[in-house]
Amino acid sequence: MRIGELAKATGTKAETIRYYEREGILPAADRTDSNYRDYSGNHLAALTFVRRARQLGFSMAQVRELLALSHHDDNPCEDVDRLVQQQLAEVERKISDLMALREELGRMLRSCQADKIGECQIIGSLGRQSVM
Amino acid sequence: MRIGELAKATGTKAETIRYYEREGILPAADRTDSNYRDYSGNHLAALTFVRRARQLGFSMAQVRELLALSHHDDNPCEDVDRLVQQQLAEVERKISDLMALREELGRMLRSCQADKIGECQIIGSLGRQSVM
DNA sequence: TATGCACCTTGTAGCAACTACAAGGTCAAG
DNA sequence: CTTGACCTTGTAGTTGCTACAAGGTGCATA
Repeated sequence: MRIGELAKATGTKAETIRYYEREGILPAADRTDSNYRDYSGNHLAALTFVRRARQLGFSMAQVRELLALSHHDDNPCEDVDRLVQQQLAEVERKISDLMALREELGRMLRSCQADKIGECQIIGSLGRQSVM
Repeated sequence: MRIGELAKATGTKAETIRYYEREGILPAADRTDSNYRDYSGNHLAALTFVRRARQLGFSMAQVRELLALSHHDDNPCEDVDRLVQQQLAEVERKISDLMALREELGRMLRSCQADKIGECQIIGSLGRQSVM
């Protein structure tokens, strides 16, 4: 399997796959006689894992941890649980930040009844006069 | 007013202020005899505006637009409205993405009853494609 | 056989929005 | 006179890719 095929199969750009290899997130592929990367089913599984974790918002560092954990079948799940819980908490924090933002942006839009910038409540609420 | 004071007054790092100046987001400050930046009330107002907009999630490019708009008192508010609405839409999109993520992470946590990685549903589910 | 085209290789640089040094200058207090 | 907090410039690092550039390979077609 060449890099383009793997890319298509996983919805990842070839450049990203090479990047993962450079970063040690994915193991290096075998090479053909002409030096093309040659991937196996294991690589496909590994890349799928990585992409899935990234989609779920895990950082590269967390993905590394998850990968390391996934290679030790006998270890307890606790560490995986902890990572997922951490990520969940992070996501919840972001959601509540964004909901506050949504509130505020909505309030700004409703507040401005003017039609000239000079009286615009939005511009006003951003901080009043500037020198530029 | 020196850069450190302005930094404290606005909750911005001095380095960030210098960065804004380099980027043309803030006008250059006057200089003292010893070449220190010397800020006025106008600079304070401008920086407050910028920080507020950034906190609301506007990109640097959008902040530039907002600043430009804010300097033309006679222009209609429409363009400002459009930017705020754009930003609101963006925030809403992010919220719904994150809520989907929260769902999925929650599902992962609930799904895993195992205590060994070997049977861990979380690790398992990372290796599978999902239809979010 | 030649040629075109899609694919592959490496290496380097760019994106956003800062942040973190390093190496040195300035200034007030003790 | 020294200490320490502050300031200056310039450069490089952060995250997770993405976009070239310059060249090699593989295969179908003229």
